[in-house]
Amino acid sequence: MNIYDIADKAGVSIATVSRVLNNSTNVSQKTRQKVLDVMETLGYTPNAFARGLNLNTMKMIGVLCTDVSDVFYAKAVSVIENSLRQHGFDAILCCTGDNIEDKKKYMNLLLEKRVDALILVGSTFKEKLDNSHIEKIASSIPVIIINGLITLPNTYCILSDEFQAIYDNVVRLCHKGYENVLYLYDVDTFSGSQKLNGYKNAIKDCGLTINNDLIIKVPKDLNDIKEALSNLLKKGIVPSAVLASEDILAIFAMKSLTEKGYTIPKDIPIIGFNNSLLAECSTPSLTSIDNMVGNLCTTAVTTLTNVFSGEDVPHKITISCKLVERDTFIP
Amino acid sequence: MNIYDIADKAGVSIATVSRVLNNSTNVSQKTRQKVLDVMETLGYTPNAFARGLNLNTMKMIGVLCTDVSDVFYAKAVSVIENSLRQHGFDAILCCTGDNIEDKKKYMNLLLEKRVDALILVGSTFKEKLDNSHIEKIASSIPVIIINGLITLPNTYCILSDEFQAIYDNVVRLCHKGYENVLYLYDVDTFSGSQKLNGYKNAIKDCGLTINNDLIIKVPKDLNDIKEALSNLLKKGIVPSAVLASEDILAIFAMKSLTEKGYTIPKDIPIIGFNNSLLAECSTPSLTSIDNMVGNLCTTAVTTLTNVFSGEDVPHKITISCKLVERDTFIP
DNA sequence: AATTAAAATGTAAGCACTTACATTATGCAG
DNA sequence: CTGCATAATGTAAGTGCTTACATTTTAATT
Repeated sequence: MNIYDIADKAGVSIATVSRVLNNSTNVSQKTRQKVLDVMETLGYTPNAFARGLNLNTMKMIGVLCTDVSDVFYAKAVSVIENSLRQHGFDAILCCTGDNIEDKKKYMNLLLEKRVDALILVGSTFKEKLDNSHIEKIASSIPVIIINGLITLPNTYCILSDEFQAIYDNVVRLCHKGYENVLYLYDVDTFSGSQKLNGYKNAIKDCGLTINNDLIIKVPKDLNDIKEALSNLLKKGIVPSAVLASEDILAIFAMKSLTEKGYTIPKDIPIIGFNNSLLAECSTPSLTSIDNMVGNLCTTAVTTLTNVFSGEDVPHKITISCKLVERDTFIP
Repeated sequence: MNIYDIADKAGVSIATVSRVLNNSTNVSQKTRQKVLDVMETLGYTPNAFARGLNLNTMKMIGVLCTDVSDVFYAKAVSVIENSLRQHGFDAILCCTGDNIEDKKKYMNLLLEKRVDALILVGSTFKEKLDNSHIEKIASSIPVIIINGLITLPNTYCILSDEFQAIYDNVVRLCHKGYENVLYLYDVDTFSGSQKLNGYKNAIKDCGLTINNDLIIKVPKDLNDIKEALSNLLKKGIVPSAVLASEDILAIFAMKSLTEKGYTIPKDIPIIGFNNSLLAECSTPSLTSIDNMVGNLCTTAVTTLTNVFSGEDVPHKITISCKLVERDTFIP
């Protein structure tokens, strides 16, 4: 069933039907109602492909992330999807995994589907690999990057100030006398390196020297973390505090340390990152740095709609994190 | 840029270009390469809307769930998206929230976008409201329902046997002497009622009587759960074990009970549901019933592709759950 | 070289809309 | 009752692709 059928039954031309469909003003109330009635009784649904072909948009946005089953991405995607919907857009979800070639491939696929824009959540790209490919994409549609930094035309970055957040908290710990702060992280994304730099700079600025044994890269796996901590302790190094780039790492570290006989936070305070549900669930509940995902993501969508409406939009917006105090560290 | 431009530069007709685009066999290797080269140098991307208009599909599937930021849905959506992609489909994500009217509205929106099918994850619909609307949708595209039950043409249900899982574990607890099993749940979805029935039937089959004080409906909120448990204890009722319809409820219950001075699992064993990351993270780690989301979701996608390829597909597939033993209950 | 089947390519008619432009209807002033 | 601006409607030309059918080319066979 198409616009012709409706036009027939309603005794009007297809142009009029189309006008009704598009809420055009130049239709008399009477015919509009007549057309709507016919649509209703015939159960007509306009064909989005034909509209897309004409209007060159189907109001869809590609949303790329590494893995939605991860709490952080899940939250981000949730907020993005909701905000987009409020603006009349649908979200095509695309979980790319870590592989860069896959990411490129999926971006191209989305481009072929003629999405109106791309939102990248937490790109793990290295600058060099990024630019050429993103540049090509950004030449046809706007690209919004959440927690990633790329400086190119038609590219907009929404960042949480993770560097500062880690920096501030490491400094705070140092000033309170916790000088052997263990830093746990798992990936070398842009965001990951920001945090790591925050840690390193803080240590330096506190007049301490960086101890590479206290910077541990581990996968998000309880056993791996146990082992890493065992090795550390075997070396005779006992961290005076733990800071992790993600809640899950902090929690697994806490479990491991508790097992080793340490009491959290009395012996070793711990701070996580992301302020996820995990932080609230753990025992003792985890003090965590909130990276304001919600804020980040709504800002991303607002930015996008502003770009669409031709407004002048800053190419980089930074949002502060904030510490959420729970039981594993009370400042 | 379109197919005509490519045809021009390559010195062939648009039909040939189209054939190259569709990997049609009837093109000589020489011209195919020539066309591909032109596409490459001109940076041509075929227009998905035009293809959609012709082929009446854009290979997109609507995926509806209540809220992706919830760990269970996040996992489900993740697996679904991945499986779909492996079969060449994109997923349009749609988080509906709890409201039924919203769900209907969003389904219609997806239908207007001409998705090839709908996958509903954990519908919260009541039968009566469901049928008429779903029936209309299923009359034009297949509808796959994960953990929901609807018997209609062109509708396929993939269920985890939650009834049995709860039943078995309650029976097991009873046989071990834990006769006052507290059951915590939060929503009255289909899945929710299955579990509740499992609990009730098990109690009855163990020759006990159902104590309504031991069936508590609470939101996923630590304070609410604390309060609910306080009230229970005030009545002088101490549960001998706790079973929850979701890990998070179990964990919050554990926190509350620990606070009240009970030791888990020595005094009160606890079993969660979903076997989410939360279960692994809690202290003590939570024994949880795994509802096999991954399995459920890949089966859903396989079912869908089978439907597309015209195979005869069962309208209901049930998958067993399994208990994952951790520290809060060792059978 | 003529014949012919198969392979390669081209032509043109959809697919279901939007919209610029043309035409007709309406209502109001003179 | 005519004239005319304005509102309402219609006509037709895109939008970029697919594909049935027609035509041409190729190569194998006689």
